[in-house]
Amino acid sequence: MGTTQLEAVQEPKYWHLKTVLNDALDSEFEVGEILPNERDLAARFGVARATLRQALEQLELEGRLQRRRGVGTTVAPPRIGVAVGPSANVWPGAVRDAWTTIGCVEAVAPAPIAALLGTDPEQAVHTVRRERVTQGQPVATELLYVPPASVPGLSTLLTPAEHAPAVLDELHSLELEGEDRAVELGSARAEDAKQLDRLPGAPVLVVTTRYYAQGRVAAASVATYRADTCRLTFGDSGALEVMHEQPGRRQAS
Amino acid sequence: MGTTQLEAVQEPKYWHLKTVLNDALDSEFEVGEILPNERDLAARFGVARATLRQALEQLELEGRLQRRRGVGTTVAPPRIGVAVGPSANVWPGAVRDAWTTIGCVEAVAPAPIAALLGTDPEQAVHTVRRERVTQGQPVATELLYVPPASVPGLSTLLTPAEHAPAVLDELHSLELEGEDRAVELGSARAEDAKQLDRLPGAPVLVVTTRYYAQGRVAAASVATYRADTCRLTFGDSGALEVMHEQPGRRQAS
DNA sequence: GAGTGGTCTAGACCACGAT
DNA sequence: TCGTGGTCTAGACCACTCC
Repeated sequence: MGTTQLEAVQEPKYWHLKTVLNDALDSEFEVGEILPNERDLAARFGVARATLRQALEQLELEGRLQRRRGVGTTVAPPRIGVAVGPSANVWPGAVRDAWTTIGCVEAVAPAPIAALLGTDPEQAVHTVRRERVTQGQPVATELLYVPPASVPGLSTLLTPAEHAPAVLDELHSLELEGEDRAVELGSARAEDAKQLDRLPGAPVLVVTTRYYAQGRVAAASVATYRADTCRLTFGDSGALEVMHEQPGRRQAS
Repeated sequence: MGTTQLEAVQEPKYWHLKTVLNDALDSEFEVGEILPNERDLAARFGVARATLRQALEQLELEGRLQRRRGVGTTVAPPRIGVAVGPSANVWPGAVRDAWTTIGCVEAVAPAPIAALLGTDPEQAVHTVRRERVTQGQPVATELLYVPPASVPGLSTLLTPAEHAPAVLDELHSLELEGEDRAVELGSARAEDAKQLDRLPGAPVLVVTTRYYAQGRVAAASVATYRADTCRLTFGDSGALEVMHEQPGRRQAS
């Protein structure tokens, strides 16, 4: 008797810890505020550091926290709503597009991409790399695959700088008949992680899009969004972007 | 000289391990096949069990593996494509719907839901719980929130069994004007986890939908999909569902 | 150089499923 | 009862950022 805290904890420690921290974030911290370091927190809650980290990892996954090596753990702002589609069928790279073109190479696509395009796996395709920046920070990277058959008028003499714009321009001359999309969870490859300012393996939302023209798949893109900071929106009436402010969240000074 | 394997491993062990295992899964295992247990695998690769587990966790996140306590680790089948929308604007619960209704209660909705609906946070709303089963296994659970104002003709005398069908019926009498969707990463609450046959905290894709009628939000739903086994598809021309078979994957006997 | 989060180890015990 | 994955510990060292 007198043992106030026994209560047969079927619940794992890290899970309980997570809810405690989550509540504390709502009531005692402001967005951008920096938390005590992991060793202190672990000591304060009387658990091993690994256990505390399990709770922090979950909270980061849910977009509540942001951790950076050498810096610390901060309270994350609400997730950014990024419009993915279908905001009118429009070719990638059209004006008023949210993306920035980085470059383009002609290379053999990975096997799954060839299957997506319905092309020969040995066939070289134009591969445009793009980046999406919202509110000052990179939220997604994309690889857009365009088979040569979709851009028949493309000049064969192009400098690297001219390559990407020329491919997109040619693509825009086709009539876009429709698009297809799929969203799934993935983990960032080393290359994407670097571009997104995350560690390799960070959770990402992978959006695969197929663009149809002339009765076939004219292009396909694989876009990789930061899962911790982004909420993908698909809207008839895209008002969902401004919602989701949570009660009790204040902005740090 | 002779040191074939030094090469300054900036790469974390678990990351390297993950790629090795991933390749092995492609070449040496069949879907459904059971892997050696974690202790054996760790010993075989000369790492601590925790390190091995880090690699396995990532592979599970990517849908390559399936782990079950008391059973073992098996090679996962390719992700299931589940159509989310917009496959014609249609009310939830309409015929030929992929969902099964489980029950309905009238309760005060959580604050973020009230914000989504634009209703008073204290206002009780009809809350329909549904479940989505594909290919024999549960892939999603949903809570559908319907404010009383959207179902004015609803009878006040309903048995629990009549409640959900009545709410959906009333809803269908409205003209659906549009819908809004958002997808983000989350972790399964204890309740959802149980229904999805996962552990609490398992990664899930949360799909938030708002249904518009009479110029306002007439209903909202929060659907929770298993992120490990599902690929959400959004299609004009929903052919993407049958794709994505990966090379080198065979079916276990 | 000091302080942070990231990786890794070698153990222990627990909860669950199958037998 | 046994074997599995899940949780937890108490350390150690590394990579990075900032001062």
